[in-house]
Amino acid sequence: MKCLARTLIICEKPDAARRLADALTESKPASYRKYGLTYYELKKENDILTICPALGHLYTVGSKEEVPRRRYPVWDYVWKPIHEVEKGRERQQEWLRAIEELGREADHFINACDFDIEGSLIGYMILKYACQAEEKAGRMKYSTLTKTDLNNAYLNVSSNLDYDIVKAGMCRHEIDWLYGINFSRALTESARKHSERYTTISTGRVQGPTLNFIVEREIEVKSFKPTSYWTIEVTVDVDGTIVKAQYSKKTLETETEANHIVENVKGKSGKINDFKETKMKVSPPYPFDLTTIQTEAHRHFHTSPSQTLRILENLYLQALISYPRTSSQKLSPSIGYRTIFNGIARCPEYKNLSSELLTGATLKPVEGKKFDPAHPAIYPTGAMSKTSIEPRARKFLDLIIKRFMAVFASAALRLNQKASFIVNKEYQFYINGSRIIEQGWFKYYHPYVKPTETIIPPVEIGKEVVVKEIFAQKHFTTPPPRYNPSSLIKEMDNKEIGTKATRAGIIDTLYKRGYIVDEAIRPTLLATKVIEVLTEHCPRIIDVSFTRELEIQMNKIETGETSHRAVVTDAIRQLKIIFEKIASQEKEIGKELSEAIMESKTQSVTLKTPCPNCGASLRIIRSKRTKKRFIGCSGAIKGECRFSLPLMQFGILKILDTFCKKCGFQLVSIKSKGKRPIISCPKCYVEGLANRRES
DNA sequence: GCAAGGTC
Repeated sequence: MKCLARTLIICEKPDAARRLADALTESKPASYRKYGLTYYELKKENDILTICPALGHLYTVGSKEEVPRRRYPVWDYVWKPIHEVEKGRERQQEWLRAIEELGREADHFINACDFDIEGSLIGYMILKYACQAEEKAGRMKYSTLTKTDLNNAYLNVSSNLDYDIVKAGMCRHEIDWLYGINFSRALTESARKHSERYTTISTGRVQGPTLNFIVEREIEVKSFKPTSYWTIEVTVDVDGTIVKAQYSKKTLETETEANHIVENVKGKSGKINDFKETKMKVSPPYPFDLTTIQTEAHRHFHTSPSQTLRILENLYLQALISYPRTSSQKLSPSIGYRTIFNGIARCPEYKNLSSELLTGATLKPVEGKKFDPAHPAIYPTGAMSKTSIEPRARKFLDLIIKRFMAVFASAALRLNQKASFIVNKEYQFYINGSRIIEQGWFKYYHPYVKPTETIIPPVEIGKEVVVKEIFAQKHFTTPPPRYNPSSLIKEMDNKEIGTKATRAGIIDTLYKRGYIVDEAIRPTLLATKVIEVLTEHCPRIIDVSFTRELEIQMNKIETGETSHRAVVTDAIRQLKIIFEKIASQEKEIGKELSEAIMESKTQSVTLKTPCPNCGASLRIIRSKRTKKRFIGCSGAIKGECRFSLPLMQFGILKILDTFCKKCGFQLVSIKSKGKRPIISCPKCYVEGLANRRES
């Protein structure tokens, strides 16, 4: 009997392993479990294939020697199993144990992780260290998890691993580690030595520039000088219908100029001297990549990017949507458009719309430019939920299904109308109308698109229009808006820093570090100081060009123009110079930073409204005796004032930047888990209690 | 108690 060869195929994640196993056999592949890992076995020609998932990275960069976390700078690192470096990685430890055992049985090996740099690296590390079989391994490349693609990929496995890509990936990890760990430790330790209190002050290739966006925006907002301008607001009578009209100059610099126009136009009339109608095609939106759905969900559901990612992951695990961590705006016919539409149609609320699209001649989606080598855009699988979906996830699924339908729909058609008339010989005005003449995709994407219409009465050249009401309106220019988590993630996407899967988490980190506050994001004093220190010592780490340069170096590693070693050695050389200077200025840096931490902490508990009793500042205080929190007067320390106000004891308390309309006292908000924040006035609350007692 | 990257 001929002995069958065994091949171990490593995938990036459980879902990919299952799909690959399904694709490579006509029957259902046998599945087994080992230490919590599910793998598959099937016979293919003269091979037994063992298909086994990783769980993302199972190896990472760690300190070479067991040095205290406080020590810096550190230059010596080594690739280790991730559970040896990070806490809470017991699952990865078990998986590695399982893969090691499976590797012992195998003769051949294939890296079938996602077709991108990280995928090449994840598979390589496992094959090299867990299986000790890097030279016996090949690389399988596929860009969709469909049967055809996966089978083709299996037939075209390369005979070697893609070492150049692996080296580029290792380089990225190592550079990030060297910069991130060393600067974070330098900032943290210098402040700790000064204040003798520990606060994590971190930075890195992505955190740095992201925080800098916020600090720079705040400078723009603070230094903004509003200037005034005027507009002409005018309504006219057309055949008895009153409509708005626009003056040919949208904004006027002076009040004199605006008043002059009003005076010369008031009570007069004009004749339509031009009328144009233009049809405008409004194309459907692109399929969802992660960033786009994160901003779209924020717009419609007010969910933060990280909440959105969490909800999408759940939908994905329930097999209701495709893989959400994608930056692609493209779909592929191989996902089976018709099957998906048939699936969607089983749900009554989508039945009619879905059927309409199915009766069309061809199913061709509109697509965007962004492409992801590993995954297509986010789409609904058309599967029905086996368990009940929570209402919020249900809304997300609705958004994804409707978006999916919309991208296959026809363009909408808008009719824009523009009539012009001149009053008092020289003042030109326009009447603008707009109507939807073909709904197209609007119908499918309702209520996530709300097309507006401006209906105007029929006009023709020569018709008289009478000015009814006209006045000059004063306005002020406004500063650029502060970022919110949604617009910030979009900015990171535009500048191409971080990845689709990490951006939301990095913004969460900036909040956690006490660098940024509020939904309309403002930097704290600490953030400003961190940016100051980094600007002086390493402007590179807060600049997006660091990522660009790193990408160039990585490309050069892939093409063989430079080596992984050369790039890392050069980085260490540069860092050594920087850290010598930092060491000599550690005291000053520590003083600045720890003072900023103190300031931020006091700021967060000090009210802007002074004590109504003595005029000293009011603070949120926690009683040492009762452990309860309340608003107390700072005069209490000297025994001068005993003014106090009670506060709710549970939930996250925040001092708001708004004030009570009734009494002018500063408002506070209490946010309990899973609930909307309650905004209240501490002073009116007490007075309300007093009133109730009286009555 | 540190990065950024992948994944549950």
